Amino acid sequence: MSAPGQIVTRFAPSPTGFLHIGGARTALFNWLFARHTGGAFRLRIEDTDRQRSTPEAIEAILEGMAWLGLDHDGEVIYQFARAERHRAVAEELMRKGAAYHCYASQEELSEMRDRQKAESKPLRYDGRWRDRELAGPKPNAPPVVRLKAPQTGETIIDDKVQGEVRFRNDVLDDFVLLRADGTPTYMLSVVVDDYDMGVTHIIRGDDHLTNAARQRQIIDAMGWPQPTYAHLPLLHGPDGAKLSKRHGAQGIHEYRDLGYLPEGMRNYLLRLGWSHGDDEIIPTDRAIEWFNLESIGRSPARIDFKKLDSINGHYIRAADDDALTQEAIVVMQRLGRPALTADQQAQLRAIMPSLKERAKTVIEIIDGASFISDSRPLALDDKAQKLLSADARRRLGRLGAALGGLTWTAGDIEAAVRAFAEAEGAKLGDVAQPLRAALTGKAVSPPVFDVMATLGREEALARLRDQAAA
RNA sequence: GCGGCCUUCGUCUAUCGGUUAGGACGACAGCCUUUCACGUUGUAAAGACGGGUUCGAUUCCCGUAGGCCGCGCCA
Repeated sequence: MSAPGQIVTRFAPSPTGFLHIGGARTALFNWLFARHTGGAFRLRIEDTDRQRSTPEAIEAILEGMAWLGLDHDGEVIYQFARAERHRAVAEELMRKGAAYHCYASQEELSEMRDRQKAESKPLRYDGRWRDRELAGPKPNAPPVVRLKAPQTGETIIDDKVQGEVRFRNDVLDDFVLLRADGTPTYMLSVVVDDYDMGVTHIIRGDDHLTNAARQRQIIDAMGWPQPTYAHLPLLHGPDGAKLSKRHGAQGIHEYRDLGYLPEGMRNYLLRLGWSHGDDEIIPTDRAIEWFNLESIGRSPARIDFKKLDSINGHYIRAADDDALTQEAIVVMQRLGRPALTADQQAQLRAIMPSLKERAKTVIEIIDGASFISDSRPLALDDKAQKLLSADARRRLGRLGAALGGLTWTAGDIEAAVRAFAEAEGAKLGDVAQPLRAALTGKAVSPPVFDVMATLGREEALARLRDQAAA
């Protein structure tokens, strides 16, 4: 799986929902670091919370990763399946005298916390069962296993992003390793799995920074090597508050439905917290070449959809026409839009070059292509209505006649329309805008001559006649 | 409450003691143009506050304020 000396990173989501945008960025950074170093990027599903974990969530996470193009190495590890191993480590810790049984009840513990809060003391387990002899008779209930954490000195995390972070051991406590029902807690499972998977670099959100200290204590107790940590600042919504439903898209799947491309998402997510001088457009191969832990920023970043649009637009314009056509069709399906006929799909493909030039998202492509599937007689929006004055309609009537027997290509149509405008003593725009309105029902569209060529002679002329006056 | 982290234009960021504090998105104003978009030119826009250290601080240190994270037999 992983060669000696090889760098191993991992992404370890818990399957309690879809792949969150913040999680996606974490996954991206892990993936980039592994690809940059020629190491392995592993995926572990932290499904030890049996109540909240669902197969649907696992599926959503896998799908999200696949869409983003973040391929993982090796098999997916399911944490719950490894509970036996985690338990064995807890028992080993017991044997080493580095962990102990604690019989304190939930009520007892919450009373303890209330008291500590009232006394302005740190909220921590007070170690009442740390020395069993002093603890008195054991209650008749099954105990939890707690780590016998150091009580003096400090636990230091040398973080690649945050620098050296020190925690006084007297503010950390003897946290639970094994629950009363014998199942391992997250804190234990993570450490054991990371060790067993050979993870060398732990890149994750900085909400785990204090956990890192606790995890280090387990690692030290086991005598295992410390991984390298890099705790990423969290992502916030556009208003600076924690990302929530009212900010719109949280799940990565929503971004696909919003018309963003994986390349665009990767580029944008990368720039949220990582920089390379003044570079903004950083294709994935470049990102792999350049990525490092040193250039990760330390402050939290907000999601800015305008910037995302801008970057995505860059990748839309650069995208392959066939691929974009396919993606547009897929997104239309996902959105429940009526399916395009084979002819319409061909038309979509035909006009894609001018469509993608003016779109920032696949949604804008779809909207721009709506003239293809609109059926006669076209509904006119307000601006189109305004363009089609009585004069303009009469002019369209004359134009229709002038377009009689010509080869139906955008170039020839344009030449004919220009000649017509000149003959009318009108500016091109005075002819083209009403024409656009007649053909698309809107004042904004891809270039009219492309639209006409795409529509075909018969349909284009018919739409023109619909709006023309004698 | 206790602990930790963070703080440069509205937003994302560059700067690794000496710069007219740079770029990008967005905004605004032009140009280009059959509309829109692209492209292009220009304008406005920032070092939270207070102390130090230093010949010199956005940069190093301390404090204050604000924001965020953690403090579960959740992960």
